[in-house]
Amino acid sequence: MASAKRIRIDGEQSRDRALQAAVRLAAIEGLERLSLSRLAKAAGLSKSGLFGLFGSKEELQFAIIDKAREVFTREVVMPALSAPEGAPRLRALCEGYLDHIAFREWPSGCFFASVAAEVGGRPGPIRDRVAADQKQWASLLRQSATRAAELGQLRSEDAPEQLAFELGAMLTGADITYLLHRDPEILERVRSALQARLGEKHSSKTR
Amino acid sequence: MASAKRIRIDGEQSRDRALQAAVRLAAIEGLERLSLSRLAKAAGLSKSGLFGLFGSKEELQFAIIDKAREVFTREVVMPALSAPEGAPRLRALCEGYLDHIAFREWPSGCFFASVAAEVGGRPGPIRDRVAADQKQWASLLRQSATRAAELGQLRSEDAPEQLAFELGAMLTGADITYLLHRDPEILERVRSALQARLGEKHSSKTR
DNA sequence: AGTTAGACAGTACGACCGTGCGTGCTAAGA
DNA sequence: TCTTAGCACGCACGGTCGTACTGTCTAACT
Repeated sequence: MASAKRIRIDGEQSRDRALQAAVRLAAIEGLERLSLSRLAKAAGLSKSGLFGLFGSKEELQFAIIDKAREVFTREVVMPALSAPEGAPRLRALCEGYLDHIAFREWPSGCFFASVAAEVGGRPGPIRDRVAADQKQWASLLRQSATRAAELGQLRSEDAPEQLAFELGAMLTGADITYLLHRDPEILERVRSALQARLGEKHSSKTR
Repeated sequence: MASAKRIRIDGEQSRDRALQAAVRLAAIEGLERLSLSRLAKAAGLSKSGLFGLFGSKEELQFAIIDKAREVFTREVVMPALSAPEGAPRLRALCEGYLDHIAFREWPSGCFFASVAAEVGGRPGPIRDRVAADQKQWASLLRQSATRAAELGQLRSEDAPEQLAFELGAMLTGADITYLLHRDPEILERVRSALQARLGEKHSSKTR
């Protein structure tokens, strides 16, 4: 009864390969603008074969969001967790985000910022999912800031929740603006802001 | 030779009425996702009649951007110009932006932020136009901040260009986030930041 | 080893897309 | 007043969209 569905490894591989391409395509074209035919071509599948792997376009979109979340966690969140908690970790999260959007193989910035702008005006289950993920990211920033405050690492005039909000909004805004202008000065200005708010960057041997 | 084109006032009216609806629709659906048939229905025109007014979809998109720019100038920029130059004007610009995105009749936040996220990943003439408009807005913020610095109205540790960038990015980021969550706390946090950076708000009798 | 169900391609469908054409209508310039 | 040209329409086109159906193949389980 509980045997949800039989799965075949070749299908799982195709699914993953398709999602890999889908996240890239969706970040450029948008979640809804992405078409099955184009994605099928990019993933080396037939349109109907691809469709069968997901069942419907909406399920494909959910899977894309999950995959994007997985990528974001791996590339931004996880590396920052090795930094000491408090200000260094908050800083590492922000720096990781900047590295993420500046990464040349990732041509349209932060997936979630783009998709948030796309579906923000249209209520529905997809927007809810994106909103929940965004909330979690904001919460991560807030927790780090709060810990930093407990450790006495913040400037006296900065309330941790306010600081976390300002940094988060600045990152999103910088992502959109960088998408438009591709001007490295934008990233530098964010780093200056981090410097002013969080102090000296701890040096990392691995870079 | 120079007689570009004869224009009829009824055509001009239809054009303007269509653009009014188009800016709203495009802010929700996106510039490219917007379809002629839906817009025609919203504007009370036939699809072919609407098409004839603009010549092509791309020309319609340019016209929409121009119209959105006109609306933004009227609703955000112009009111702020009546504030004294320097910090009060910079503040008025930011407050005007916040009022703009919180306006309930305007259901998807700042048109330019949405469209920037939409077309940012796809180079082309439309993206260039949007980028130029965004640059002008950023420049306006920067000029106001610079003037504020000359008048000695900024905190000593704030360089005017850096301050202008941070406020601009924060506004854009707040717009996207507010779009997603519709949480008034977001707007309040931006106002707190303005308070901290630009000091007391000058009271306005008209409100 | 035989059975079963997912993987995948091929094809077809109805809907909607942007665009072009032909045609009355009417406001503007002569 | 007569002419002209933009306005606005209905209609039809080729293309693309998401989805459904069918059949073949093969990996996974009994």
